[in-house]
Amino acid sequence: VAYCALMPSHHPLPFDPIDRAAQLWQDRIGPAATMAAVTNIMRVQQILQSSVDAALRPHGLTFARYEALVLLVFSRQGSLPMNVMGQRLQLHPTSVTNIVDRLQADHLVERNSHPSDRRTTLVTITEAGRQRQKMATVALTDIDFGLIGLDDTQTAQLTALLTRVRRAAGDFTDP
Amino acid sequence: VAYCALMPSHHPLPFDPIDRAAQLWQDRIGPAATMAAVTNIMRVQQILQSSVDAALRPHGLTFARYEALVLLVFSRQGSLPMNVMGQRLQLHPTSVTNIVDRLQADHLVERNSHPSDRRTTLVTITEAGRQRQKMATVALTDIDFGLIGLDDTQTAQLTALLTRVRRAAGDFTDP
DNA sequence: CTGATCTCAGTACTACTGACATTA
DNA sequence: CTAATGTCAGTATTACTGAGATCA
Repeated sequence: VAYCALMPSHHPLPFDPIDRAAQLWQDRIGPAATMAAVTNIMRVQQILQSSVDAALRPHGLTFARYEALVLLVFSRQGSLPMNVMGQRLQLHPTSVTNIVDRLQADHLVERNSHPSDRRTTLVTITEAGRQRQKMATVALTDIDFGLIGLDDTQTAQLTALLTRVRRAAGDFTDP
Repeated sequence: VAYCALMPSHHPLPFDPIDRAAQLWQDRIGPAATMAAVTNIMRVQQILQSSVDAALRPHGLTFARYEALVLLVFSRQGSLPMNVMGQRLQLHPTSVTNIVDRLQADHLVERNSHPSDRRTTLVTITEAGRQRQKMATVALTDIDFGLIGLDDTQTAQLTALLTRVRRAAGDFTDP
């Protein structure tokens, strides 16, 4: 039932709709390579999001909330300021507020005051939050995060190509 | 101003947050290659969606509605049943209803009755819809669909890798 | 009767804008 | 005073569930 979106047993088309659209695009409009790549990213993201969210749903998490928990687990003190979380997770400030609200309602994180800067709010993961993150990580690794069909080399190639795009887009500044 | 999300001049981190998370993951949890690839797809999709939507906003379209218009333009009669649109665009039936509602409100498509099957609704693109699609396509090709940093070979590699994932996920069945 | 097609009501989640209070 | 931080209210978009009407 969780595979509903992952494996569309409904009506799996006997051809690749993206490839067909690219061919028509090439014939009628022009070079279609970029459009094909972008459409592929959009569709694969949708597939992964469905798989990941389905695996996390029994644990009461979404992928966005899961990423927030992982970030906190990886931090030294188990706590980070709201704005730092927004920078790392590339989230809008109001989205950070929203996600932390939901995690806090589930007692997975707490809001604490910053010792020196009274503007900032420190988000601290609770013991329950650490447990939940562990359980969710097992669920995700069990399904390989929904990413199937690639061997280790291909997975690394995919990461390298996408990292190149993010660097060009100014997602981060590296050496 | 449209580059707000594309070029986060706010606080571009001096390191790659995804790569750093992958290193910590490798140290504390285990193999991180798959997680890094999935996180990259999620983030790149977010970047592309922002760029594409910003380019389409002046034309009153979202990427989802734009894809629907392109699909209709490519069809022989300029019209398709709702369910076929859902299959091709991988959309939930209610999402098709939603998107067609908005396109119809803008007079870009019309709803017609099917000649032989009175259950199905035919969606037909209007002349205004064809014009709008042309304008939007120019806007999107001008920004290369937001995809930057890759040469032709790398773009093709990316498409090939993602197509492999979609095939494995049952997105389509090939010969 | 079974199943396909489409619609509607309502929910959930996230992104975003604009405004605001607090504080460095 | 200027800028940073976080919150709130409200809007937009899409995905989804569940129910229902119509029709092959």
